[in-house]
Amino acid sequence: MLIIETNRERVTEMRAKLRGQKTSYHHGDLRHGLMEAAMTLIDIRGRHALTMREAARRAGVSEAAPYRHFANLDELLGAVAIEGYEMLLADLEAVSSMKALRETYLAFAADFPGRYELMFGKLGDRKSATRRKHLVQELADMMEKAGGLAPLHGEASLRLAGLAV
Amino acid sequence: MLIIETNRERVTEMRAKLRGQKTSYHHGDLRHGLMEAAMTLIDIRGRHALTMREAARRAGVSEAAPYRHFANLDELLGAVAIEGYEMLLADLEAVSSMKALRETYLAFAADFPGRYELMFGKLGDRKSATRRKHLVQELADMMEKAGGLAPLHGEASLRLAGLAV
DNA sequence: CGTCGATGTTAACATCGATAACATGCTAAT
DNA sequence: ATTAGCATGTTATCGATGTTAACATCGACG
Repeated sequence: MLIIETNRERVTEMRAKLRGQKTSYHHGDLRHGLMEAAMTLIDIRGRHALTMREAARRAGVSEAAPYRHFANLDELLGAVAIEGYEMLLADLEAVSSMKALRETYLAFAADFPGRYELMFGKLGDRKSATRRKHLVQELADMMEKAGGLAPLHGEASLRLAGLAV
Repeated sequence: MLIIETNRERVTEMRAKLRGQKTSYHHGDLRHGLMEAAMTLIDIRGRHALTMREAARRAGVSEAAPYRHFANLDELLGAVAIEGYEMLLADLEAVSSMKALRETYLAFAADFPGRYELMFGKLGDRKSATRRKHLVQELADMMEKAGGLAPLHGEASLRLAGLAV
């Protein structure tokens, strides 16, 4: 009995060591871990590359663990989208001229295409919807002096789709 | 032997009858059948609702049959996107005033959100890429006198995402 | 009439989202 | 300090999907 318990512990340790992770049963801050993994995947390999299971693997937990923090994939996507708006708003707050606003906006879309696509695509997650609309409103207000959000978004969107003319 | 053959035929007939399909082994024009099924799915239940298997079921063939006509799902999506551009261009050719152009464009996006999303989203299919760019160029030319494609696309895109301000 | 290529079918594999049942360990009341 | 309970992880499982391979059928062309 004791021996079995001990072996179980050692197996856990070994497996954790092989993955270069810490040895504790609990992750510590899995929600953040998952979001970082999700953002990395989206930024590097695109939105379609984000799967719940891959995010879990990258965070070093079992493939079902994420469901303790996000009800489903849509909710994770929603959280990443929110994070994206905050990043973009922060970028924009650092500049002021109309030209700089436009350039910063387009640069964000070009640098984080997957995230941008996510932010402005249809999103299943109802939980983040109101927060999202609020952030977009902030964005629209900020871009008022740069010709408005819609034209700029159209430009960014066409570029990302490889359809800019 | 003969009996077995005969039974096999009768089973095929019965199953076909149950599905209200014709009895022939070959479909006739599966490529079109698949595209119609795909468009229906995309228009009614959104882009994510289109799966190769569901399109096959709706076309009344086995779930692997589509691969005789489309190398993969991306290629089917690409074909639907092309069809969408042609529809939109046809709509736009029927009007001429700047106001009507804008309204027709936005109405198309509102009426066929899934298809619109598909047309202007990132598409994996390389085969349709050049054709696609060409059609978008036509579109852009046509919208030149209505303020340009990008602003209008931005507006349509934000509306579809439920983010219009 | 026979064969060959286009088109369908069945069966299989790997992966995914999601859930249920079970395990572990932090925390707070005693 | 002990321990009960809740938050968080794990394993096992289900049904669906994309895709491929191997086999079947049919129509067109010699």
